[in-house]
Amino acid sequence: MLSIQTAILGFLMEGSLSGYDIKTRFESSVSHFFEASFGGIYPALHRMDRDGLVTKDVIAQDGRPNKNLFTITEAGRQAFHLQLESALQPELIRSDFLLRVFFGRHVAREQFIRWLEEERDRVVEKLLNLSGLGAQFPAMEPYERKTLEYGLSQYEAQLRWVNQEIEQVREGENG
Amino acid sequence: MLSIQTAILGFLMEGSLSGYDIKTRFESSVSHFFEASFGGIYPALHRMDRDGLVTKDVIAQDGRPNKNLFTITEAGRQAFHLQLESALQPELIRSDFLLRVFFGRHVAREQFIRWLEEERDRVVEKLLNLSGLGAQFPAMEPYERKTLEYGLSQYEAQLRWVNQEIEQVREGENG
DNA sequence: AGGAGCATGTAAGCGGTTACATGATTTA
DNA sequence: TAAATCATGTAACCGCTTACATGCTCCT
Repeated sequence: MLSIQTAILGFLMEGSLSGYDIKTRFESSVSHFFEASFGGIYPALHRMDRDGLVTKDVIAQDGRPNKNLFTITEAGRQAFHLQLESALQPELIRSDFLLRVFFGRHVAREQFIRWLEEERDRVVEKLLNLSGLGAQFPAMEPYERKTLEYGLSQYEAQLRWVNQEIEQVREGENG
Repeated sequence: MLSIQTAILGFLMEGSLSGYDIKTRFESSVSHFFEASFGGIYPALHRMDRDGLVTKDVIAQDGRPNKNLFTITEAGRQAFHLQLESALQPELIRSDFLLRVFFGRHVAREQFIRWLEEERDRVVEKLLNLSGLGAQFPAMEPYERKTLEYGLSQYEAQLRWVNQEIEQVREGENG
């Protein structure tokens, strides 16, 4: 499975970045299928520095902590390409929501409806975020846009499903 | 996030099961959104036994190892319901495939097509598995069927997306 | 004869996350 | 004045997975 390291190397292929910048990149592009926290990013960067995949430049700033600017090396580029040649791994999903739906008969209808509505709201929010991102950057890199469209189609299907379920369970209410 | 424990308790609500049975249940019902291995299941069952959420009966068998049959207790039922009252957590996704697509411009077109085709084959297989399961059990518990239909609609959207991409990249070949 | 199915279990490791610690600047 | 942004870092913990160990029976 591609790790946080591959993703970081990929971001650094476009130019030098700080750990903070990288976190922002994660959030505004791949977060709907690949998440990362500071606790994962900073140690990964230091490991990569130690291993010669990146170099670190300390930029002094006034009024805020020094910024560590990381730049990918030739060895880093090679490592990136090598990692992309590894075997494709199946995606990893763990859905709290679906497990609750699966065991739905064990809870009251009101509880079940609350789950559906909460999930619907979450999906709507993700959908707005993603489509907003698409509209905000008309010149988005084509491959990046492909993953965005993938996300949109997934969320749209989820929304259709959840709306249909809400309708169905509401009909059952008067029965 | 609901853990492997909640899922196991849920399965045991319907009747006593061995660790092996539970693994089979995972695979034939929730594996498209919640996976578990023996290394997770057995230790969880022993913890739950220690904590009084289940009881263990050893069934002697000839020609194969003893079977440990686990039965949920009243405390176990309470724990299950309590866990279902916890806050709904967002789903967890990590997609190796989409990260590769995202960085697609760094690989040759042939490599990219190989990824698309491999992903298409995987999705088709999952689709056949799930729809086969639906046909095989016409009397499937309604809530269980809901999660199956959710999975089908996700896979169908994925297949549409990947087929469209394959078509697009093939068109570009003669350009 | 070989593989799938039945059946259990543990140790080591992984790949992170969560929580904590710190603090100035800018925006609402 | 409160929250968000910028900026870094570590320690403890989690919840597993992977690999290993064992061995009979049934089906092909």
